[in-house]
Amino acid sequence: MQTVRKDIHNSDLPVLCQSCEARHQGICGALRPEQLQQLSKATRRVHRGEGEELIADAMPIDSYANVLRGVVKLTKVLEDGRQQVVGLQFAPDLLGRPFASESRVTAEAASDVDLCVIPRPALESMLKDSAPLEHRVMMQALRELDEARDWMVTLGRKTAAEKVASFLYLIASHIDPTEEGAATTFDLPLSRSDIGDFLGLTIETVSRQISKLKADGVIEIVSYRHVTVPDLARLRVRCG
Amino acid sequence: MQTVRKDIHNSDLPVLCQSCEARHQGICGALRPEQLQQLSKATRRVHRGEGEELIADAMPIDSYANVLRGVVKLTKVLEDGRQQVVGLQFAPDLLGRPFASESRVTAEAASDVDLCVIPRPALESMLKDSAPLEHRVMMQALRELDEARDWMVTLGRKTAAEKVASFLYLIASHIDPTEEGAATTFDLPLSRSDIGDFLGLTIETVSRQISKLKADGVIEIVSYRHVTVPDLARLRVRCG
DNA sequence: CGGTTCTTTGACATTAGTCAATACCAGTGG
DNA sequence: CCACTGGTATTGACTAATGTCAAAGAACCG
Repeated sequence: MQTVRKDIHNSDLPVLCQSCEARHQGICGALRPEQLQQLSKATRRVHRGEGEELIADAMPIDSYANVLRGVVKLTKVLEDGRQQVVGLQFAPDLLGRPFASESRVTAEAASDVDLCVIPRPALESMLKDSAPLEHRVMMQALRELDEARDWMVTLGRKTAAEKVASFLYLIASHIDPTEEGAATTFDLPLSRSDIGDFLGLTIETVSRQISKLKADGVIEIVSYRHVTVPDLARLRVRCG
Repeated sequence: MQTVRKDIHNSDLPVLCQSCEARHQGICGALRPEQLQQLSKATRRVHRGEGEELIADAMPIDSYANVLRGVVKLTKVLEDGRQQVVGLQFAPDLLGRPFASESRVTAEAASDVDLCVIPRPALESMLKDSAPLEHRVMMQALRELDEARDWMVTLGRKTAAEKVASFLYLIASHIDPTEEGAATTFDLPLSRSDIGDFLGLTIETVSRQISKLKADGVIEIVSYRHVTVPDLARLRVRCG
């Protein structure tokens, strides 16, 4: 099947899908050209600015979306307003909880994002017909579960210093998946406040730990949002 | 399909499966009788005592298992020995990470457990043939993901008192899913040390918070492992 | 019973949070 | 181009929460 797909000429594919990342590593990679054609009739690309809410907690889900560019943060809040970021999604992740009547998280654009919005009935009917598609969705769910459990260790057992190092390492390896030891430079997709909500820390503690990493030469702060890591391995050992 | 299954006489089913919880709410409920017959040829029931390791972290997975009775805890450890419980599994959950070459957690019997062990090839070949089975596995993965994210809020943003109340509430609602407000009594499946590892707290802090809940009349400690909750709603409000 | 393990409790140390002041950067309009 | 302004981030002083170490008390198991 893989070879069949490879041999198909791009012109069989919807124009918008031809250069789309979701078609390769995302869920659309599980679809045959005619299925993609069909699905693409229902989808539309949209842009959302930083801070825009994409999915509200406890609201009916009326659409899913492929993340094409940017970072989406998933958060939960306690009644008194305490907030926790429970996940980050990057291209080409599928956004939206499959097979649930309502969302259990709030999804918000952490940076400017491009999405390919898929109406709920369109995706769900295709899921019923396509076992490979459902398989990809499951593989993403399992990967997210692995990531959530990794993060539980960070939240439950690491010190503030280790938490901040772990966060920077996570972002660095997502943005720029080069080999260990190499220098990397990147923009943080989250404000200090979001980082705190991700790590279960206050903004002040995050700031202090970043300053400490800077003082120790592990990172360089080009500007608030722009960081350089001269040696990823040195950051790695700070992760606990 | 559901009605078809209901009409089948129990004698069509493997003897061991007839009274098995996994056949109803667990993954086996997705199988037709002849599939269940076939699968049951490869499975075997085993008992494991409290504290026994069921799956080792970073080891090849050679089998899956349905939890039939008891509680399994999933843990991860940092190099220096700090430990975090990242999940609990109850009957009729499927134990084992599907589609991964190695486990990413350690699974250990938190109490005495009964398992129905399924060799890896047996389950994976059946997963390939049965979309309904894969669907059930996905639904479990999604549920575990929801639970993991709920727990991230507890780990990241709740106080020690709220964490302990949340843990007791979690156990109470799993063991005895009666309505709110009712009295419940149950055995804790975890030691204080495990509870600490689940909540990201030390054993002493767990103990102090339990003592405090007892002093406030929210819970009664019959013995170390045996707890009575006179009013679940009063416990609920302590969860933050 | 008597030993072993687990749990509780207390005194103290450490970490992270809170509150408050200052510094920084980014955008706006003079 | 520069000064102003609002939001964001950093830093400092102090407080509160949780962890650490140590000892005593309960439960469990022959």
